[in-house]
Amino acid sequence: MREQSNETCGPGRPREFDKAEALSRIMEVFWEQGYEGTGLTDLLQATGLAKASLYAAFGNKNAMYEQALVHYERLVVDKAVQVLKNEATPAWDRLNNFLSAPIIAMDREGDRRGCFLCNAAADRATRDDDTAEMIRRGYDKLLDGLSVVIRQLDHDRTDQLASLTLATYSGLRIMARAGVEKQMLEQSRDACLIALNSERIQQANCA
Amino acid sequence: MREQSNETCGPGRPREFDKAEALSRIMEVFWEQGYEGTGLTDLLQATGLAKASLYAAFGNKNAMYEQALVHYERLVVDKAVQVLKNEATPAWDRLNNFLSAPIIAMDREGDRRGCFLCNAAADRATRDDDTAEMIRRGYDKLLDGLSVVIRQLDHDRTDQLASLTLATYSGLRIMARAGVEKQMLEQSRDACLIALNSERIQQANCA
DNA sequence: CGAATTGTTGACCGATTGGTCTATATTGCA
DNA sequence: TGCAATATAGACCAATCGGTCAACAATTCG
Repeated sequence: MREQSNETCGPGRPREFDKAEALSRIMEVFWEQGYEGTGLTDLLQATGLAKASLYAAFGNKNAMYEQALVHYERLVVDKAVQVLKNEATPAWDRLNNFLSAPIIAMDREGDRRGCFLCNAAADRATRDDDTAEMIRRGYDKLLDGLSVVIRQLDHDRTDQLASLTLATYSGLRIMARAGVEKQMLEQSRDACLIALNSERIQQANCA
Repeated sequence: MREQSNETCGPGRPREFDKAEALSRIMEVFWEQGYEGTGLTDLLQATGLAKASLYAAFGNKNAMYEQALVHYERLVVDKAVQVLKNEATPAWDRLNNFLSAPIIAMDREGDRRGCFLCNAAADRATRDDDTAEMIRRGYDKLLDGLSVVIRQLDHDRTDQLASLTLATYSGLRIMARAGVEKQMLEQSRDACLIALNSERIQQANCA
């Protein structure tokens, strides 16, 4: 019987690489290139591992992809939600930062990876139900984070505006991948921010 | 010298299939499955053609994809823009229809193909510059159509709100592909529609 | 020490990939 | 009718795909 995984160090030869770090490399490759666009070769090159080692540690390609997505959820999504909920920064700034991140990534850092969640929705969700569910879970987390901030703005219509912000964010990420003009992305962001502030502005105007 | 294309019927054996129809089939396959997710086998099955016929008519896989995207631009994008600009329908309804289409497609027709433009942005734009440019052109067309309608609403901030609507639309299409709950999509749409009406509502409230 | 267990390596696998080529069939035109 | 031009069908191709295997190395535990 040939079984794998030496998680907490029993007998047997210890793993020579850092599994979490390897998973990060795997995540980056899938994030950039998508599922079908990534070959085992890319994964081997990115991790520097031999094929059988990769398979022993993570299973087959589909399992690697799913683990990469979970890794993204923990590393990027959970982090974003935490930042969104952190009251050390004014609620308004948190929303501005959240919607500006896609623009900054593309413009200042030349990063056109976009959002792994959004990419996965486009390229893998319709082929694999597990993946689709993981994506929905990620979206739900973001939506939850956004709802918390927006509620802090003292907004009625919190849920509605959180959904709008999430859709806008997804749109920004996708359009950034196509290299759409910065100006257009900024306009989308600004309009969304204004919508998030509409009632307060309205109150001010009417007073 | 072996050259192809019998476009307007010169000498030689006539093509036995309808090229436009074949291109439609090709478009549908790429639309659903993406570039890397589609094999020549899928294309052959969808068109019913032999491999060499397909290559003679359209070139290699990349050329097929680009032509499929152009076909989409003409068939779907141009049509949408035309509908957006058609004043036979009230401007408000046109915007509502535009943002409701993704939801109706997913919910009522179980159609999770999303928008070919958005899918292409996620899965192909970063790999092929020509494709990226075609996608941007498609987005520009939609943006133009939206600007026209929104201007008819007598809006200042037309450009900004057109961008917001486009980003929201893209987000809806992408999230629909992951099978996100209908309710969330509707909330995004409604919030965007309210934003599109904000100043008029504001005027009404302040009057 | 010697099992038992696990990780690493590189060869190996059948299947499929995108793509070509040759032979044949069908047309227009001279 | 015969020639040039094009289309079709299917065999064929190297390369790559995802995945496995057997041999060997390194560790723990008795």
